[in-house]
Amino acid sequence: MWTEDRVETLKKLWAEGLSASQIAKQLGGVTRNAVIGKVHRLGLSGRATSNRPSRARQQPAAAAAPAARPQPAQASEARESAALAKEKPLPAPAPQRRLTDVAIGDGATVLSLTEHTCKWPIGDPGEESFHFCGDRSAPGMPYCAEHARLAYQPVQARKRNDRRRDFAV
DNA sequence: CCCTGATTCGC
DNA sequence: GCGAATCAGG
Repeated sequence: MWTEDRVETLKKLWAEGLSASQIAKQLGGVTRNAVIGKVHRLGLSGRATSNRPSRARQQPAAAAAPAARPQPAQASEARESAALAKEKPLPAPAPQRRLTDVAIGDGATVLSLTEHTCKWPIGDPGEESFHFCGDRSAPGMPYCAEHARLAYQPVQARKRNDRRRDFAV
């Protein structure tokens, strides 16, 4: 129920730039959809501060005509771009290497590191070949299963391995 | 997959 | 008026 004081806090929080879900959480008992709906009904949809989203048109409407089915004529397009990519001589290697260029396992960059990406460093950070493992990490772990074993070895085992230099990657 | 707001429409 | 479902996008 939208009591007056709840509407007030809604207005306030929305004006402060909080997201609909955050406001919903704070108010309690409502979903972000409810908040958004209310915001619209109050006519204060546009954020005064910040955000400059490029809202696009949409919604075909429920009673839209069947219309033409999208046709499988798209395959050629995909093939074309694939071909283009293939014949591309390929970029001259960047002279300077930025942090964002540091590759993770499979060609991704450091920008792609997430909680679920193995952050085990491989190679010398100064070398061009340096990269991160990038495999999917174990839940809650910064490393994949393989590297987690290396990282979290029991002290005794690690000592042995260190001496045998098995620990190096 | 997480999130954002926007819109529609049955209630 | 309300808000779930859905849409479009980051």
